[in-house]
Amino acid sequence: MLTPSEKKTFKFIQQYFMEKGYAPTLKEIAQGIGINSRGVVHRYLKSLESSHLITILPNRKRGIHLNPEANENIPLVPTIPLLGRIAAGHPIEAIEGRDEINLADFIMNADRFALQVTGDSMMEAGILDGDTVIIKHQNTANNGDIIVALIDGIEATLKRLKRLPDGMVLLMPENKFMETIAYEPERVQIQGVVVGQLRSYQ
Amino acid sequence: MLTPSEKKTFKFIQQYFMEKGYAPTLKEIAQGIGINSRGVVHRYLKSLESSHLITILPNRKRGIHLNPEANENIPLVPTIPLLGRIAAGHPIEAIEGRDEINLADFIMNADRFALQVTGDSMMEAGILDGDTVIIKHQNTANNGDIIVALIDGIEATLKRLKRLPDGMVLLMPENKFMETIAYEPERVQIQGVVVGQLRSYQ
DNA sequence: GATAATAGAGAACAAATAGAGAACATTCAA
DNA sequence: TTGAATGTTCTCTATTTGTTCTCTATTATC
Repeated sequence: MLTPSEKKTFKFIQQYFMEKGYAPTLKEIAQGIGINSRGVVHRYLKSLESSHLITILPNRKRGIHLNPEANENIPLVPTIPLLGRIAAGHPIEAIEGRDEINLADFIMNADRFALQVTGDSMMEAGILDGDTVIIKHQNTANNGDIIVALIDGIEATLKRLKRLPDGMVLLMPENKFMETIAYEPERVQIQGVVVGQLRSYQ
Repeated sequence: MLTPSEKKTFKFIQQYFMEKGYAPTLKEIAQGIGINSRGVVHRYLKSLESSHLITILPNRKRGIHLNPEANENIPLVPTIPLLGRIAAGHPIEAIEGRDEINLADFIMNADRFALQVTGDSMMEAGILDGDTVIIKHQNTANNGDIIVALIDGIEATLKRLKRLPDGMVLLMPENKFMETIAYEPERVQIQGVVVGQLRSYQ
C-alpha cells in the first residue's frame, strides 16, 4: 500500500519519463515533489520498488525503470495518468487540474455495455472496424446522437440519429459511400446511445 | 448488524478508496462523516472489522483494508460486459468465450499514460480532435506504429512511423491535407507508441 | 425509573510518517 | 585521473496519526 508521498513520487517519475525520455535524479524528484532531501526520496524509491512499481539499478545515475507488469499492485482505482495535450508542432502542454483519467467515471456504470463494431459505416466519425463502443442503455436519444437501433425488431445498426419535422427518422451513416435511410418511427427501436469508445492497437 | 453511523463510515471509506487509491486517516473519516473525534471513528472501525468488512493494520497510518468478499458491489477489476458484435444490416451477433472487457488489461499499466489529442492530423486513422490516446512508454517502434515523437527535442507530435532503407525517418499524418515529412534519424526521439484510444461522447 | 445501546467529545500516550541533512560510496564526464 | 554530481545509508527531529481511555448525552426498551 502506497502512502500519498510515495504515490506523488511515482507520478512525478512517470511524468518526467514522458517529457524527457529518461529517468530523473533523486534531486530532481525531491524538487518535483517539493522537498529537499535526497535521502527521503531514496526511501520512497525503495518502497516503490518493494511494491514492484519500479526497478532500481543500484548506484546508477538516473537508474530507475518503470515496471510494465505492475497493475496488480494498484488494483483499486482504475486510473491512468493524463500527462497533457499533444498538438502537432508544439511541445506537450500540461493540463492543470485534471492529472488523471478515472476509467470508472469514463465508462463503468450499471446500465452500460460494450459492442464490437464490424464494418465501416461510421468511419468518418472515427469509429473503425474492430473498435469497441460503450453503449448506455436507453430508449430515447437526441438528434445527433450515435445510437444502436433495431429496425423491424431484427436488424441492428449503429448510426447517427436525426428526426425530421414530419416525424420520419433518419439513420445516417458517417461514410460518404453509404446512404442515409429514412424510416417510419414505429420501425425504429432505440437500444442505446454511444457514450464512449475504446480501441486497442496491441 | 451495522448501526447507521458504521454504515456511513464504511461508505465513506469505500468512496475515498475509489477516488484516491489509498485509505483515509481517522481524521479524514471524522470530517467525512461530520464528527470531530478520532476516537469515535476508531470505535466504528473496530466494529467494521469484527463484521469482517475491513481489516485494520495495527498502528499503520491509513492502514485500512477493504475486505474483498464484503465488497462485491464494487468490482476490484473494472470490467464492462461485452454483448456482441454489431454490423450494419445484421442482428447483434453474440461473441462466444469473451463476454466482458477487462479495462485493466486494456490500458492500465505502470508504463502507460494518456495524452489528449488536439488537431486533425490523425483523423483518417480514427483519432479525432479531443480523443485520448494511451501511450506505452518506449524508445523504439516498428514501421507502421503510431508514435509520439519529439523532434529536435522540443516539438511533440503524433504520427505514423516509417523508416526508409536509407535511414531517413518518415512521420506520416493520416490526413490527406497534411504532408509527410522526412527527418534525419538523430532529430527524432521516440517517446512512446499508441496502444489504445478512448473517446467520450458525454 | 433503570438499563442498555448508540453517538459523540476530547485527553493522553505510543507509534508511524515526513523530512532534514551529514557522511560516505560510486559514477561519469572533462 | 580527478572532481563534481549522484546514489546510499545513517541519525535526528517534528508532526501527524492510531489507540485507549473516561466522560457526557440521547434514545429506546423493559
